[in-house]
Amino acid sequence: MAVTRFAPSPTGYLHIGGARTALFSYLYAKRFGGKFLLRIEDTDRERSTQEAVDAIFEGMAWLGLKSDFAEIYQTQRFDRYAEVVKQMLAAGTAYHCYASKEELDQMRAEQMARKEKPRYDGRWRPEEGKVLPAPPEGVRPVVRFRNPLDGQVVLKDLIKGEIVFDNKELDDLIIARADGVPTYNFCVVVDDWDMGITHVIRGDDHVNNTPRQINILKALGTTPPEYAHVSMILGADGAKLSKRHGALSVTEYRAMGFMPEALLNYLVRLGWSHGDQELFTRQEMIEKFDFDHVSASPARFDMEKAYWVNHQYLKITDPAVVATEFDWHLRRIGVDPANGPALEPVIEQQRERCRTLVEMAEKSRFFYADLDGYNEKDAAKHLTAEGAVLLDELAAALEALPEWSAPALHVAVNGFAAGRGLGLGKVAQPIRVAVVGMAISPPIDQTLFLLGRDRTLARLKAAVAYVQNKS
RNA sequence: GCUCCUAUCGUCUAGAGGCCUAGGACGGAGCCCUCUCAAGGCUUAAACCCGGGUUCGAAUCCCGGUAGGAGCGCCA
Repeated sequence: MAVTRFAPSPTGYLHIGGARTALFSYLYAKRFGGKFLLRIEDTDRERSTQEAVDAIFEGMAWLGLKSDFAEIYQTQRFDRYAEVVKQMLAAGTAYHCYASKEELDQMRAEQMARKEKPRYDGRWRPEEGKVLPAPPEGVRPVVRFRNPLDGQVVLKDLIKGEIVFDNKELDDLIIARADGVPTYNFCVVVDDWDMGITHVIRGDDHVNNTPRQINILKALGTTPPEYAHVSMILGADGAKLSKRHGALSVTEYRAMGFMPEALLNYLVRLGWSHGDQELFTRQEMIEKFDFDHVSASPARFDMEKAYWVNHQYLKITDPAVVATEFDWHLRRIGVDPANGPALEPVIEQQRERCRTLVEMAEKSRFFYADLDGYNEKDAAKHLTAEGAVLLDELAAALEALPEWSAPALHVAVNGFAAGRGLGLGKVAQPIRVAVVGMAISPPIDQTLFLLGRDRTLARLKAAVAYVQNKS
């Protein structure tokens, strides 16, 4: 039984690296029939916002990464943290420190000047036979963890392997601020302990925190969980992901036209592999995910590959499922999905030529809204005098069609071209420009069928008029 | 500065000492197919960071460089 958690701090949107960490946590829990929970680390009241909380929920919901429990907020657990601090103080595994911020800043500056690693020097740490200074008047102390002085902490990381830290390198970190608010490293430990987290899966920027957390857990008399530190995701240029690279928040990927499952698939393959397999259903991800095949090195986000994966999903996903997102995108560009053909058949026709839903929405706009003029180049090439003659005759032929179906249109248009000794392209291209506005669309029979008789005929006639007016 | 991490085609990766003449995928190039755009099919270029060991044998193990990254808060 595995219990994992995703524990973001609500200081911004759900970014792509966080989403991958959440995914790995989710998959690992599900793989062993365990539980996955979402915990909001909002102890920093200054920087935490409700908007960020909402953005995280929105991103998680869109990706379908559901928590098995109600979300937990650290700010609601202050009583519990205070209780544990009290216990530790009583047990002597924590102590009060009266050093001021200025004092500490100065200490660190001096250490840096001496080219030492800046760390707390233990001036208020009680030791056998040591005489502590008298607590200064009116100063509220912080609480520090009494980290062991000697020995080592051995972290057996599921991804990075064994990492050994000397306790000498670790200082006595603050677990409760002067105002009594507990700090991150402490809350995490208490929470993971209380919630029975068996596997802590998080970004590798936390590796250096881990030995301290393990020491606290040991001081509390409990066994530390397993740890898996996931490397970060880099931008295409190898630098840290930033606004410059375009996409950070999961929501932005939705806006770019990604299917949630596709983004998940791209993300799971970024740093993890299962032989040569590229595409995984969610069920396969759950069944196959393991830390043995998670790479310890950082990976770059490759937009091209992400688009490819998305395209594969558009092609294989049930159109009814795609329709939900497609609908969202059409509305987003001001197109009313009700004012035209059903979405599913349009998706079936468009999906092999669209890598994103944005592209699909734009290329399908003509089905639902009036033409906004013709593409200049395409019109110049295909809406010529000869083209107009063809379109005029064709309109008459189509008007007489007893049945408006793709096969009937296929026979009609092909027959029309053959009857004039023309290749299909000679006829299809002018039709395209006339009804689509440009020379790109699904096969002409399907295009006309989906567009419908009335719109088709009206647009063919409008194109003829356009040519006549031009001359 | 100190501690820790990382290193295979441009990118994501396979690789657990001989199966490696280093495989797959994206992207690139070329060809085929074709009513447009695509999709599809075939072909192709492209990598083990460097130097030492260990071993009969190293992309794989060890050490040292180099290069990237993370951390060193009364932030998370």
